[in-house]
Amino acid sequence: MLTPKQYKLLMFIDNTIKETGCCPSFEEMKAAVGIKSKSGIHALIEELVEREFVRKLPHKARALEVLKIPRFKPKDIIEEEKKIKLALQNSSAQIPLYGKIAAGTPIEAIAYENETVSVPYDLVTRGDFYALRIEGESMIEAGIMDGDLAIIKRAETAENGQIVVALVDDCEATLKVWQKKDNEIWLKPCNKDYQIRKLHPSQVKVQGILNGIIRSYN
Amino acid sequence: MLTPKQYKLLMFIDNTIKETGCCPSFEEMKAAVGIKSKSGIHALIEELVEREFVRKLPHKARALEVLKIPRFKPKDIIEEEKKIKLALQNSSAQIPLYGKIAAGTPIEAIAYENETVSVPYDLVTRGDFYALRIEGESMIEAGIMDGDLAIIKRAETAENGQIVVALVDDCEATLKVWQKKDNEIWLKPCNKDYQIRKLHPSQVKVQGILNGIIRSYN
DNA sequence: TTCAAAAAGAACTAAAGTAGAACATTTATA
DNA sequence: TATAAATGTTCTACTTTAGTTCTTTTTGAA
Repeated sequence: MLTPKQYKLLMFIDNTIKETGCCPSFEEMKAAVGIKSKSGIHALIEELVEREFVRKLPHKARALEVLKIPRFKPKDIIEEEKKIKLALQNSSAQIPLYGKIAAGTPIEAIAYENETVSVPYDLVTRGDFYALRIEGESMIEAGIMDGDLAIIKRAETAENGQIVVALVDDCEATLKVWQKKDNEIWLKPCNKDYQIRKLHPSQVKVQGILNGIIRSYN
Repeated sequence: MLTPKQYKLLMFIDNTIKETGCCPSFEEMKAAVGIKSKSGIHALIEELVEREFVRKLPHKARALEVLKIPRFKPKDIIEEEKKIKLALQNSSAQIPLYGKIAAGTPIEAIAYENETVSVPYDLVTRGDFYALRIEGESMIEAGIMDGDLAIIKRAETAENGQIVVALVDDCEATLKVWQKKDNEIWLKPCNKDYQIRKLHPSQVKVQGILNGIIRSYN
């Protein structure tokens, strides 16, 4: 069994080699493991060599080879990973803000390029997400208000009843409830004052599915 | 296993062979790696040969063979890890979740003690915040739905028109629009089916002002 | 408090990288 | 095939980066 430091160092070496193709130097390892002196790294590596987790090419610099990874992680590492998981849940992610989208009459979408917004991480796990600013009132009965931030998951298909970003005739993007009826697509607003749009499937493309709403009263 | 220069050269050789079909000369390698002398290239190649990454056909010019290149992690895993790192950096704020609050009939508030929720940091700058889970439909016309997470900023007073957490008769907490009329406080729901409550100022205390909504469709 | 293990730091040794020139070999072609 | 041009090898000298070894300091557990 390795000590937490040994394990951490071993994983760092393995990771660095797999990511960059070359072996890290002692200086780099210092930073990664959180040790201030090279001699500490030296000692750790000697341990790893003795236990045959790594091999040193003699009289070479930056010449370590990882031979194996232990099956069991030290307790401290497990603890740490749990903490990271928790922190991840309590953290936010950056997703691009692509502009405004009509919840009423369709307006510009995919307008701004480099803006991003931060959203709680657990709203955007697994998948590719972006945000749109809601404009208009057509989805008001679904609790989606003018000015809300819609978190959209990129998708090309949708299930009936899902709220989607739909591109109509390759030019207007709109947020509506998706419903496939026979050979028609219905885009249903959530506001009595708006009409359902009934379109031929060839006219409509799904660009994403509504995954969340963030509103700020600031 | 490799030093950065060795790796760079190896990749250059490998790429050149794959692209042009023939091995680059030392002069070309010089330019690619950023070295002014051929002897440096020679030394690098000797190292690569020793580590069995390339093979030299003896007595041939431009006759190197790449035997192996370091194997990498799949790109999507690297992407995922980057995402996690970013997410950890953009970690959001923790605020206590104090329980459910009626947006209909008032229910328990200030119930749970140690639960917290995470919210995007910019929703909770300046001030003391807590969260409540919305229950009921009384604020539905304000886009506040059953199950939404309400981000509340602690406050003792409110302006007319603000949505507040109001404590009535020291026992029921409720989320309503605050309106002071003459010598009465009006707590206005946002739902035609609910009545405005008109109360004497001594009966009502402001406990906070609605600052944001987070909804997840997960 | 005491002791051992871990870490820090300094001083040192070794390897990697750089450069230029002279020399050797291979390749193209006159 | 003779020869020049292209290519590769070896050597020296030097700078920078990397790794080792030792002593001192800190830390943490008995």
